[in-house]
Amino acid sequence: MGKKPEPKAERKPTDQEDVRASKLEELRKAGVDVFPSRVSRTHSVHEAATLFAGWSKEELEEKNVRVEIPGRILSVRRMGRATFFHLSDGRTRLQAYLREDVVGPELYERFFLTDIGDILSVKGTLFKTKTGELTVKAETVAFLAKCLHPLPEKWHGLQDVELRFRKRYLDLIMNPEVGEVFRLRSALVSAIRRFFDERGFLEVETPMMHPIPGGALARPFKTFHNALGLELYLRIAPELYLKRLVVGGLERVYEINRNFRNEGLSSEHNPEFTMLEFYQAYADHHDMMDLTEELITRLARELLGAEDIRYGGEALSLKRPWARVKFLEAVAAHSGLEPALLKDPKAVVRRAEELAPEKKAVTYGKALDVLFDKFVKPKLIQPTFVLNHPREISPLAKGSPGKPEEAERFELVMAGMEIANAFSELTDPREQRLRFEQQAGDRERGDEETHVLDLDYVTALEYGLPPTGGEGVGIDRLAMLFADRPSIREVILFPLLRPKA
RNA sequence: GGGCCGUUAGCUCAGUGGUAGAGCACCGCCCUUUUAAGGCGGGUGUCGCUGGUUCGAGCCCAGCACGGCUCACCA
Repeated sequence: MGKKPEPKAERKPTDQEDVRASKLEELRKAGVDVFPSRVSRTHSVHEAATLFAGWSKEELEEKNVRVEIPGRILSVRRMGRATFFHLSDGRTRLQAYLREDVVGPELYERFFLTDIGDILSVKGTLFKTKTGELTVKAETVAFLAKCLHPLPEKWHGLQDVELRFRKRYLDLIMNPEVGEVFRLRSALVSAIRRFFDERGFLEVETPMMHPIPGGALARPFKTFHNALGLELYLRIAPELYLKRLVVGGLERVYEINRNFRNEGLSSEHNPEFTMLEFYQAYADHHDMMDLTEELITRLARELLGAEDIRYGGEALSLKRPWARVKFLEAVAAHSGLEPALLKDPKAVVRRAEELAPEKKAVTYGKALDVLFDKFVKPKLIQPTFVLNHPREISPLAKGSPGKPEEAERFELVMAGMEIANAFSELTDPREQRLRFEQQAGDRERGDEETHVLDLDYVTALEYGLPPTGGEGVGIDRLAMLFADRPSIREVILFPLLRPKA
């Protein structure tokens, strides 16, 4: 049922597009280079607006500040022989003032061959209007680019969610807060890199195309390499490659890049998403918890200047230490199941099937996970480490000493979302092989989401993986938290959409 | 995949079975410190698509497409 992309029939221009095209033609006939390649400027709109915002009317007059500023026209107010308009660099607006007696009748008339959306450069001096608004008094204006389509409405901006994602550039032009979200996301990633670089972690890049998809429980995307005749999978996690590097002596590594999971979409899921994974030799999951607290509190201090995060009207306090609850105890507290019953695999599976028959939680561990997702996770608003998941659903994690059914693992939950997942890595190659084989058994029983036996990885373990703590952090979700956005698509520039028919 | 809601002008949206609407944008005219500038004049449309009911459908019905929210899967 695959759909082939078909060339779209070109849409007939609207009246407004015709008007713009003919203005462009007129400018060309007049010998104006509407799309020049070189441009000089003294400030961006944002720079000028922030630099001179505090200057008084008198100071500006006295200092005679000359500027040359490029920007996109967002509004025009013509009053006969004088015109005000606003220029934007997508972040900030700056007013410009054009007078016929200053620029001359020819250029003044030519200005009206511009449209809202065109990119212009304004050269002149700064002043403040009667109402105190910083404004460039233009001596000349130069065309930098023509906008051949009308922009969305100036007051409401672009609201249509589908259009906002498909034409993200329009979203950015019309809705400055969108740019702020992505500036924040970029700052977040930079700060994460600084954090790990400072601690002696090496940033690495491991394959995105895997012969065996591993390191997570998820359905992969398939692809094919022609020359090798090789079926490959887009990676669902970098985990197994990163741990091979630790075997090789790169004791601290991290990677920030895309994972691909062939699953449905939701406000918390995009099929390609960005994951931070890091591994530290001679550390365990307790060290990972400390590092995680440190990382996220520092990010909040640096990016938000705060000890808490406001998300969806709730205050998430980052005051350390964060709550730590045991997985089983959390399930017991919220699921309404007697603690005694929780130890009984049959009772748990029965309960999970009653509550979520569609999940097919046939094993003890999976059933517990169902109960956790349904009853516990949504209630964990404050940052909470959930500890010691069932070993059965943690095939890459070390077992807890003396507790055969638990793993040395934690998930960090904030605002009801899983933000991070970490464990003391399983380092015993024989044990790892057994866990893989057990997964293969589940697979034969019809469970699609199992780890595939990766013999090459087991071989790597056989050379000796030192005790290692490892963790994955969902960058998109972290960005949602920091930018206070309710949907993952608000923090991904181009979220996956069905191609337009 | 299920449920709910939506799709009308470039954009944001009204629209009650009987001539297709508003604001912004656009076009013409006036206006030299305006700022959602203002004043006068102009509607620019395949009402998502295909059928049906009806004398008559943007409106009622069916199917389809696309989107949003939500549930399910997943991190």
